[in-house]
Amino acid sequence: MSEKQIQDALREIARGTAEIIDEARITTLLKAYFEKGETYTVKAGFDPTAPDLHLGHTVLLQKLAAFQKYGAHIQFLIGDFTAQIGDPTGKSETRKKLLPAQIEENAQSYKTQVFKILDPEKTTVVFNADWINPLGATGMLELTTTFNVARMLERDDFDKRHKAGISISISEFLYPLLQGYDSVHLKSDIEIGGTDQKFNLLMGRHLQRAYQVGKEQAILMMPILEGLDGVQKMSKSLGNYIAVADEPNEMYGKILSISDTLMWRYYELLSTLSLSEIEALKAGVADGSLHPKKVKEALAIEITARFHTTAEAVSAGEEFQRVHAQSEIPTEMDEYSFEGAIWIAKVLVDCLLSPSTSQARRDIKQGSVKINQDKVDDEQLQLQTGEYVVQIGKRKFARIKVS
RNA sequence: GGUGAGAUACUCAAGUGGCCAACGAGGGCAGACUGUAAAUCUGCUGAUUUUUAUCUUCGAAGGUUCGAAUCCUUCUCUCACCA
Repeated sequence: MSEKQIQDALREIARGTAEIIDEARITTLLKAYFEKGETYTVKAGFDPTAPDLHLGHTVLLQKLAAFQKYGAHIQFLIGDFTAQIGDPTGKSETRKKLLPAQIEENAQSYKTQVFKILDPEKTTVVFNADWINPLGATGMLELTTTFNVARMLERDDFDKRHKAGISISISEFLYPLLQGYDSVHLKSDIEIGGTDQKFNLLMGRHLQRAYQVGKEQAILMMPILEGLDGVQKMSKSLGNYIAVADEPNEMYGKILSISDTLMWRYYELLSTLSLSEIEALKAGVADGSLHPKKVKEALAIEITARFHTTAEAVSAGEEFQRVHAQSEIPTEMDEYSFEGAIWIAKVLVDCLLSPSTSQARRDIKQGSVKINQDKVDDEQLQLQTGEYVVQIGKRKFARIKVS
């Protein structure tokens, strides 16, 4: 009986993972849970500087939620100390220290988003500055004696940068050590992260051994979700992300704009459909019985509904159909008021549709600017009193009133 | 500490006194075609109502010159070799 439960739980936990290290230990933990009701801890770390969660994060969060169903207590770690190190690729700006108030604010923002997926009863939010700062110079020195440079350079991105002659700061060597030390302090049983985190995750095991914690964390790695471009990983800084907090219309639209190839990737990593159901969809598209756009719409509905409501997702779908398939204007858009006749380029900038007057002029020249659905030809056009809907391209709209 | 090489726009990368707001590629934006998919073709991609013009930009600050991304000086940073 319990044997089957363990197997089922393990299967759900393993679904979609890229790699699991020490699966035997996970089995042991599950066994202890089912037989004796013992809980265990699962750690996952997040960056406090970017509290905007996106779908890439939710791949991990959903996995954490799966663990919660089977006795896990989540250690939701906000890396406020390690964020100071960051990943400075040479000349990128030096990380500025976040103010405590700012960290607190970001943490709150995290919580409201995260608890859409995680069970707050089985989650503890922790900050690693709380135990790394007290380490002091002595503790830090001790930490560095547990590892050597040659092994540090085994890490793939260090290795590449080293060979390519790109500088690596000493502080960056500290990053994996500190992340690993988090696992020592928290005595984590399992840590999960993206495949790009493999080295850091393994460091947790290494350090738990070095500091004689009495256990070595199992590791579960999730594949990296590609962003909207389909090539690079989804990240806020690359701007290719779908945020958890995105409005229904925006979320729906972004999903529909991904390529057909990428759509299957999103299905595998984000959808709750079983793998065999996804295979069936693929087969349907391949033999022409299913239109790929229909399949993409279903995905957009599923994901939008997860972070909003089904009703909102459906109406986002209808709105999308209206605006894009029938080229009508959206029902809702930002509104602006102006006094007196005003130059069209100025309007575009003031409505935040365009970043600069120059760009606005170029857009007009190219014929991508429309007023009330009519193309604007005159670059010098002055808008007189009245109400208009202005747009650039197919996505940017604003309603304006000139009085 | 010494020697040598280098720092150009979002990224890579040409340019070594005027023809440079700076070749080219990628990326991005827009137009055509579509399913806001892919592929393809085209235009744009520092700012500014002086728009066949003006202003600011080539690591930073000075200097030479009628004129500098290009030459000189100092500084900052990166890489390689030597110690």
